[in-house]
Amino acid sequence: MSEYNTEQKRMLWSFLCSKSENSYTAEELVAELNGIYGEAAPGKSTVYRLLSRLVDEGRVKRLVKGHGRSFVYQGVRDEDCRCHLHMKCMDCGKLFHLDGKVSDELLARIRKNTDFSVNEEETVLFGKCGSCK
Amino acid sequence: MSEYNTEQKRMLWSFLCSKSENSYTAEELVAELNGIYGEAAPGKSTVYRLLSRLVDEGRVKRLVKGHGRSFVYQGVRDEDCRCHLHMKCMDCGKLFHLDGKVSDELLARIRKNTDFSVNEEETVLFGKCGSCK
DNA sequence: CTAGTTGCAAAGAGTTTGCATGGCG
DNA sequence: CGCCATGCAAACTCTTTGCAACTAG
Repeated sequence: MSEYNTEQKRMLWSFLCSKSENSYTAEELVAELNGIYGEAAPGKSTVYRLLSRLVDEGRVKRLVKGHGRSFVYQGVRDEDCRCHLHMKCMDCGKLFHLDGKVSDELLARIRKNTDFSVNEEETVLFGKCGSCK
Repeated sequence: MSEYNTEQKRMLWSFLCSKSENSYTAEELVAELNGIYGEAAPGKSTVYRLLSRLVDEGRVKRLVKGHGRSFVYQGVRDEDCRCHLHMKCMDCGKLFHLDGKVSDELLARIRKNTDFSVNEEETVLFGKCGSCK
């Protein structure tokens, strides 16, 4: 029932943590880990399996890549990140954090004007970041 | 260069318009059209081709299905819909329109507090609607 | 006529799964 | 030891493409 603490799990999580400002496809993660750990790196299916678990646990964000049919994954190191909105630049792909206070205000505004309750974890605002404009 | 006005195009668009409060997978659209028009209904690849065009033109929204690997498509009848935010209920799947004024205010708020500019067309807020709570 | 459009079936990309082997606790 | 995790390759799903036949203008 309880999970094992495998080498592969540690490798993936430590990579995602160390690069938490970037997002990667599953393939890219396999390649990156291979570059670092060589033989010992987790295989493709293991990466997919670990990723879905991390996504379920909220420790990784799974975002649609471009307008496309695949996903990119991004580590969410910080506990706090799970309760404020994020913005993803459609040009450079970076994920930005919306300040907690602003985020709260926006959500409050929506709550006040509709009967819809927005899920911060699932929602990502798309657009263009300052340096890409 | 200019587009032809084919029967298949009309069938698909008229269906999406008449059901603009619901979203459908490509397969579902094929099946629905088949139910209505039988033999004359567009085939799968045509539906995909027409959909991508409609999405590009902004007349249809392409949304990720659930947490999943496929898409659902939803007609956007109204011109106005292209310049305000939408909210999708993760339970019933319905798409809701955020009032234009509230939408503008939210976007203004973000603009004021960050250097990120949100794209209304691409962004969908996920959460739970009033009747699903 | 002739360029845009269609349908079919085959190819493709990305992800998931079955099963035997290996490793954590 | 027992159960969970891994790796491989095969299976799958959804979407895209090539190509010959077809149709709108």
